[in-house]
Amino acid sequence: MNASDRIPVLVIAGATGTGKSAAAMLAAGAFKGAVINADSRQAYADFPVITAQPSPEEQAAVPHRLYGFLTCTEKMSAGKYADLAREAVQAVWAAGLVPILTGGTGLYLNALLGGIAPIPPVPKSVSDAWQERCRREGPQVLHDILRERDPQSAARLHPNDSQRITRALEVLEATGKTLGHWHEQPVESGPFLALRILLEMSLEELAPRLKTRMEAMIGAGAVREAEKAFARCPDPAAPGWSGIGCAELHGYLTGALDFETCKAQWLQHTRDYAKRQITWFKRDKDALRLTPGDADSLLRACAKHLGR
RNA sequence: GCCAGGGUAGCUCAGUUGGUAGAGCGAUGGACUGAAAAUCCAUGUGUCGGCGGUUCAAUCCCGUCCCCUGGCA
Repeated sequence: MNASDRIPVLVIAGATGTGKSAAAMLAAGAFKGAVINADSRQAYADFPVITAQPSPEEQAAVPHRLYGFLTCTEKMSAGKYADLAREAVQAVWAAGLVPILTGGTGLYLNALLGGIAPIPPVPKSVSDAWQERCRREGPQVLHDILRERDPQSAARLHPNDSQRITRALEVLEATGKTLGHWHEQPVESGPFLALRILLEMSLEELAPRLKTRMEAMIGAGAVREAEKAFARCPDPAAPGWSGIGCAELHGYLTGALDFETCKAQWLQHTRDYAKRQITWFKRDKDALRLTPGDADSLLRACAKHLGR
C-alpha cells in the first residue's frame, strides 16, 4: 500500500480542558471535516455536560461520530473503540469529509492508529470472577498466582496493580495463552496517514481553567444530568459512572458527600487526570505541539498535511 | 487583664522519658497493550514561633516575649 491509498486523518489530542473541541470545530469548518470522538467518557449518553461532549449546536453544524452512544451499563474498551473508530474514519472519508479524531484518551488513540493485539474477547463471567477474587483476597494473592502461571507478565506488573493483574489472569484463562504471547502477534492498524496535533499547556496554566470549566458545567445543569442518570441507573459501579464529576456527583446525590466536598474532589480528580494525560502525551515525540488558541499554526499544519 | 490549651512540612496533625523529627492529604516526577476520566509506582531539611538560660547535647526542661483558640472577667 502506498501513501496515496492511505486515508489522511487529523488527530487533535491533549489534556482535558486545553480546547480540543474548539480546535476540531475550527479544522472541520476550514477543511470540510467530521469530528470523531477519541475520548472514553464522552461515549456515554447520560453525561453530555459532565464529560464535556460537543454541544447540540456544534453537532448540528459539523458531523460528529461516536459521541453519547453508550448506556450507563455498557462497557467500553480500547479494542472496541479501535474497531468502531476505524469504521467511522472510513465512513467519513467515503462521504467526502476529512476525519478529525479528537480526544484525550491516549490508549484509544494508540489502539486505533498503532493497532492493538488480536486478543479474543474474554467472557464476562471469567473477568467478573477474577475481579471478585481480587476484591476478596487482594492483588498480592493474584500476583502470586500469576507468577506461577505467567511469570513474564508477573515480572512486569507491580503486585498492587489490581487491574492489570486481573487482566493478565483473565486472558490466560479465557484463551489459554499468556498476554506476552498475544502481544507478539502482528497487529493490524488502520490504513491511515495521521497528523497528530498535541495541544500543550502546563498544569499550572491549566488548573484555573479546570475550575472555571467545572463551575460552567454545574451552571449548565451537571447536577440535574446526574440526577436523571441516577434515576435510570443508580449503581455507582456501572461503567458510565466512572467519569470524573459523575462519581463525585453520585456521592452528593446519595448524601455521602456535601456539595462543597463533592466539588473539591471533582476538581482535584480533574487536575490529577490532566497531569496523567500530560505525562502520557509527553512520550509522543513525533506529535506536532501547538499552543491552544494558535489557530493560524493549526490551520497551516492541517492544510499542509491534507495537501491543500 | 486572668486561667487553660496550642504554635512542628504547602495543609491537618503525630512525636522525641533531652541525642536536631514523621504520618495523612497536597505537590512533583514516572509507568501505562482491551476498566484508561481507569489502575499503579517513586520522592519528605522543616530557623520543630522569637530571644535567652541549664546541659557534652534542647524541638523537648527553665525564664521571657510574640501570636492563635476557648473560658472567666
